[in-house]
Amino acid sequence: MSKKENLRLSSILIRWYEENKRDLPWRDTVDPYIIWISEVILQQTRVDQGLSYFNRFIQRFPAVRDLAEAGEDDVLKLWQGLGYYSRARNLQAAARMIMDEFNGIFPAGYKDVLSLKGVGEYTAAAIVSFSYDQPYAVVDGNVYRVLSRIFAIDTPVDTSKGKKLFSELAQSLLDDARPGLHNQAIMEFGALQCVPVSPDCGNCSASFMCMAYAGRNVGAYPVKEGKQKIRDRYFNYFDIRYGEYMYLHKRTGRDIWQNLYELPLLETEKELSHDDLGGNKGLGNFFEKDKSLFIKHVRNIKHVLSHQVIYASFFQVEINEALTDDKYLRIRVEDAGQYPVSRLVHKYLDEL
DNA sequence: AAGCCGGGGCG
DNA sequence: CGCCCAGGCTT
Repeated sequence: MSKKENLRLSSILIRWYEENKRDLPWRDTVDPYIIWISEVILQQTRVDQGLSYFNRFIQRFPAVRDLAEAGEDDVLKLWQGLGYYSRARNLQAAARMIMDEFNGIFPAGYKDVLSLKGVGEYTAAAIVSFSYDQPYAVVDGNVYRVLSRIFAIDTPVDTSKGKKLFSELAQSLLDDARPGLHNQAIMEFGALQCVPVSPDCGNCSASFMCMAYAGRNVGAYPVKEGKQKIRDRYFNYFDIRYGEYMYLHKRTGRDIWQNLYELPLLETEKELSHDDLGGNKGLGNFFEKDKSLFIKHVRNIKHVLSHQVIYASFFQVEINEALTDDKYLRIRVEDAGQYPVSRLVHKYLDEL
């Protein structure tokens, strides 16, 4: 493709963008901090889902220093329900990097931005192109979809070969005179016009040059290779009540929901049978054997993640002397809402 | 290169 | 129920 042809595609996308773009708060600024927050929130997340989180986040942490100086629980609490919580933890780690290594000034060089924790090639390109109009092409899910269709590329996007191919293609198509606008345009075009399922190609200003449309197989793109395996897990949560108190536990280790809180948990290989509930396989993990306890099964919740299905059972247990194990945090029941928790635990707490 | 990390919306 | 989404980190 000639440079002239490349610019033709870019100008078509930009023209479409100027007529169809949504009015979004992070488009009113070139402040790299604001752009950064919005981009991280939007990783693997739809605008509709992330918008209210963005507004609350910026209100609570208007500048890098506010985020760097906050407690992690506060940051996670604001992130609660959005998923992929490493984004929130990395966001704060990066804010502290900016304070310590960049004198509190958001870096402007692509390499420096890329060095920030939680910032990969996509996000770095987005930040420097939107904030400083530097010529780095973004490659996200939208770009894969738009380019694979227009050029009918059947190289799987989820391979290193595909990533390389698409990032080189995207870079060659970039309008160096207005990279920020170009990047916004191609992503918005993917989000609104060149949508994943049943795009309205009859009403598309780029369909005349779309090779997938010409081949009548737009739905076949983008090609993806892998589908991930899904694991079943069985979580037994114990809502242990001691008067006006209940207990929480902070998740650590390399697993889901790192640094979020939850009820005391017993994970089992299979569904916990009624017979095993009181014994060593069940409550014996929390209390002395043969202790007589009042246990009530409250509810079951099936919680689906992208890579796991969690079958959760919730039990309430009344005790009359405090738990001694200090890995459990004793809190007032009424304060439970102050702690960052997963959607699953929130579903339970919310309906008490 | 492959696996892991959330949650919601859609047909 | 399966698929997708303004990806990045770890191994």
